[in-house]
Amino acid sequence: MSVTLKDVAQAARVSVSTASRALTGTGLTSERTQQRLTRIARELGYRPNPIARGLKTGQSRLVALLVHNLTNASFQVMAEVVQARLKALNYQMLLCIGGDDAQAESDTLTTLVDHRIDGLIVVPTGKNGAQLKTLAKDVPIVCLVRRDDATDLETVLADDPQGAYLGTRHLIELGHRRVGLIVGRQDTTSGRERLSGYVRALREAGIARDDALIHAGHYVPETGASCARKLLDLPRPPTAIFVANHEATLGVLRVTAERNIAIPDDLSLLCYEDMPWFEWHRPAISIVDNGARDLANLAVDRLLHRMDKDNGNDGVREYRVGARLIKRDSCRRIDAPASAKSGKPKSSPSKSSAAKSAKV
Amino acid sequence: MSVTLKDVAQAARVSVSTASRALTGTGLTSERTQQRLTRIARELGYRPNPIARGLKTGQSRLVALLVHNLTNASFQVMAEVVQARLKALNYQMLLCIGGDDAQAESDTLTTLVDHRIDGLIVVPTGKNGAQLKTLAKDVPIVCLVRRDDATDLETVLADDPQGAYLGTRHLIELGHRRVGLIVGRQDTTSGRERLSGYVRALREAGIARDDALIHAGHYVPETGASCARKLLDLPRPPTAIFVANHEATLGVLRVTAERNIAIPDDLSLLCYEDMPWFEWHRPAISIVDNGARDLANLAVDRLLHRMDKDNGNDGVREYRVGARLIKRDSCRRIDAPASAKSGKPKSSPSKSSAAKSAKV
DNA sequence: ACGCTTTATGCAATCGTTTGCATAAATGGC
DNA sequence: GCCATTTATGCAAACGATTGCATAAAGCGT
Repeated sequence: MSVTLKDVAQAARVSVSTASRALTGTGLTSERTQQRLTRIARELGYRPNPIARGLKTGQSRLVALLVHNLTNASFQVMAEVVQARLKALNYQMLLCIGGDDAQAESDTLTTLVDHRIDGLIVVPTGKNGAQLKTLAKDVPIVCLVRRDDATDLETVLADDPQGAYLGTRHLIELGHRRVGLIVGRQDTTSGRERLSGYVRALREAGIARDDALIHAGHYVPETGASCARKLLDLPRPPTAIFVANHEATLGVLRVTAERNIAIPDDLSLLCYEDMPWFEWHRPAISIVDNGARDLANLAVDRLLHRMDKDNGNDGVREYRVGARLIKRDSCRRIDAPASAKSGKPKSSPSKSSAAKSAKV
Repeated sequence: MSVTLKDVAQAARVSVSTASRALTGTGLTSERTQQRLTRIARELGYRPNPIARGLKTGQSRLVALLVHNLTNASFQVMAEVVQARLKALNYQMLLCIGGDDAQAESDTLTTLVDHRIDGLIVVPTGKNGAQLKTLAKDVPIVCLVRRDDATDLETVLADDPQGAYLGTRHLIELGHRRVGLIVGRQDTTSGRERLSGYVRALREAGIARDDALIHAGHYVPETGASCARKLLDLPRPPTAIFVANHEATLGVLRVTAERNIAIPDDLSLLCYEDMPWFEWHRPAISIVDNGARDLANLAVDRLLHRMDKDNGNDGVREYRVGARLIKRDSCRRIDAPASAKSGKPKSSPSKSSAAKSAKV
């Protein structure tokens, strides 16, 4: 059907081997035939068959990225970054969605290795350590965002302790002394690490830790809502909430809306990980950015490094990508009595009493 | 490195061919050897090499999905659906991101075909019709969401005329007679079709079309914001806005927030295509659902159909997936003077004066 | 027990590349 | 101009499966 190397060779009246060598640039070929062959190949529209090549070379030009889902904004940008980087290097990305499910992950992993992928970037569930360890012998693997403690795989992590610290410190610097924390389950690394960063910032500021202000839960909006209620129902509710559980943000926002709590006037809100709409929300939501882009890029770097020259132990097992604070409009200073500085009137509904004159 | 068919054959003291036949179930093999072989293969941990198989059979067990990006919520769910469906059939999904760019799309297409993908679902940019047409000879292709007019490819489309009609009619039924429309560029099919649905609903209701109420623009939040401003600055602004340009929603919401316009009290808002946070937003945003799930599923169905028995012309060239209205809280009836029915007091900021008692 | 049909196996070619080894051509030193 | 090198080419064997064809083994009727 399509043009094969044999066709090119015939057209050029040379053997298939010379054709191969000329076109791949491998080994000994005269300058002249090389150019001639390239020309002919182009004229004939020859495109090498990666499958045949793969059979021989054991490579597939396929790199897989295994993430939990695509609803998570971080995974989206990671997927986009990885895809873009790989494409530039003439690799194809196999995007797999594991749904944070051990079985699914396991199945996917075997299929991927069957397909002789050249490399794998995986957000591990942490439940297939043994398998990952075995596979790592056959194919370069880099873990992303989560560590699988059962393995000693190279891992690219967000700096959650630092991120949480940064965020909490920011709120403290704004004068908040009662900072609520809504954080992920404590059986996940990120959950634990973010809590630790929060605690450290508190300690540094000489603020006593108040467990009533700390709520951990699953990565779903419902959790955010229920935690927010608990926090707001406290006899002395927090003046700021740090939502360090990404998916929970929606729930928190709903509760504040329901209760007519103005942000940042009545409550400062700081979230973790960016979402496209955070910037467009009113007020624009301040966040701690976990650096999804950087994470993905670094993961690709590391993977390529390993793939390139089969580099084994480089020594480094773990990379941390710095988090950074992005200040927008959802946190305010509170040494003043409240609703003094940025006091939007919040008048009763009327069509055009704009607080800021429209300008974007 | 890994167990090959030869190994299995040797272990079983049969030839490679019998091993092959026994394991694939093709052709003539005695019940007994078949079982024996399967057992031995399992014991040895044999996994067929898709590359080698592909070389012979011309198949790769790879199906590609080419979309514009992953930030679009519809594409996300489509990707998830396609991946899930394919995985169940033991195919791997190659997810490619074309960025709505003609060159990128073209490059990706060639690489994909090089890789001998078994099928392709593509959201075409519409600028590579010729190429698509050629490729379609080699591999089954189904277009998704957009049509490429230069081809006669089987295409699965959302029913945009109907969706827009449904949405507009809903608003009209609620008593709105001035319905603003923010719609996509008129050089896209969806842009044109949504406008037509809107117009039809208006006409049916005997409402004169007012072009001042219709704004078309690019698929970005900025467009939404500027269009919203134009609409709201009208001497007689609309009482409802239908944002039929998916990405524009964010911009519209920002403007209403800036201007302190209460939804749905001051303005009804209806959007197109769902976003995960629409449900959680206060008020929850009513939408016209384009049926991304159904679209993806149908596309997979059609693709599998074609792949299965190399079915060529089935006659049908175009499938339309019905849109449906999902009523939430962002649209209200307006025969009453306004702010009579669901009147949240919108009091000046205070911590716990909830309009509704917290309950989710 | 003999031929005839059916069924099960093996042989070897094939898919489109790459690559080690042998050979042919070119180069260069004298 | 001849021999030793270097350089360019071709042959053929891989890679790991599938598959047409030939053959061996079995089943069966008489």
